[in-house]
Amino acid sequence: MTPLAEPLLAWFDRHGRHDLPWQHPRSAYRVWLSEIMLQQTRVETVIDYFQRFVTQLPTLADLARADEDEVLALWSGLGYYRRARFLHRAALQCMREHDGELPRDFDALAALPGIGRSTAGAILAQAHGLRFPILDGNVKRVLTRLHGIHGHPGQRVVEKQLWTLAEQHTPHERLADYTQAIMDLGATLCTRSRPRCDDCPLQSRCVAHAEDLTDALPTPKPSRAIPTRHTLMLLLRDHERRVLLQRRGPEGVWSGLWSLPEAENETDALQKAKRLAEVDDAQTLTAFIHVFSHYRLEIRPLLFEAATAAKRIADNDDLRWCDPTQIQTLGLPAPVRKLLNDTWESDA
DNA sequence: AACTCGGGGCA
DNA sequence: TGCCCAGAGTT
Repeated sequence: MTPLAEPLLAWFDRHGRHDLPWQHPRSAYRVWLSEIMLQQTRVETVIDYFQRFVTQLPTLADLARADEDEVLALWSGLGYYRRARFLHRAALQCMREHDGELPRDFDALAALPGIGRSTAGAILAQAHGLRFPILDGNVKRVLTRLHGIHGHPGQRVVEKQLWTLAEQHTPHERLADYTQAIMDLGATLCTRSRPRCDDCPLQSRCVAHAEDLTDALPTPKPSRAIPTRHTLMLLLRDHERRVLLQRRGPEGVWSGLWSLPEAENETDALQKAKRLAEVDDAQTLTAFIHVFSHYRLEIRPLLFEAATAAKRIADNDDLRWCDPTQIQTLGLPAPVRKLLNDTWESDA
């Protein structure tokens, strides 16, 4: 018995889940089916689907005989339908290559479609009491907190470390119960938000609890690359070095702030500029990127010199010719303010 | 070893 | 809408 397994199993005997449908009877077929259904899917969602499935197809041979359509119908609403096709194909493969049974050999089991390292371990431990570790979302959460491991568990180095720890904690007895116990701990106490540390049998050993890191661990998945949008900003300047500012609408980013008129492309830009002032062609300034929380904005400024001081349109609530002093008193987006400051500096 | 796939459920 | 959930397969 490992130092982790002892208190964990004692807790499991009193507070673990002992009435899940795939635990009675805990046959290899039923454990396999439950493990596949539980990939990326919550227990509460799976229970009804599991009952219906095993009622309809009670054995591996029944599954293998069924049409793929029938299997998919039983899966309907559960999502991630590739799992159902893998399940069916694996059953056929077991009939052909493994005498109609799920293999007890780890490599043969993990070679079946839809069964990876963790699922193979879960099946062998729960159905046959063999000593193999598992590493699902629950175990990752428990172990990152218990050992205070930073970094997203999806990262290779982190995951490798977690597998090593999972293997070290796995006891040599009561494998089925231990495997269920560590998942139950993650599912009922060591939850992502508001973990019930006061009831946890591992609290005294837990790094995250001692260092108040339970909210920070496991490290969340890094938000994926944000998209880049593009815009042209019209910098219209008259002979007195004033710049035309436009108030932004009530919707979207920078709502209500004073900014520069914008355009989607060169044609659009020239058209808009000519409506606003007497201009000729534009001078392209250096493009730059402004980063928001949810996207990057590439800003390409176009400088238009007004041919005369004459204005096509008068100042109003939403358009205003401003000199550098006035601009300091208005609310401008940071990148626009910087653009204007840089432009004046380089010209001065 | 990094990337893609995948759908329901919930904040 | 973004993120999480008893991960696996592909390149």
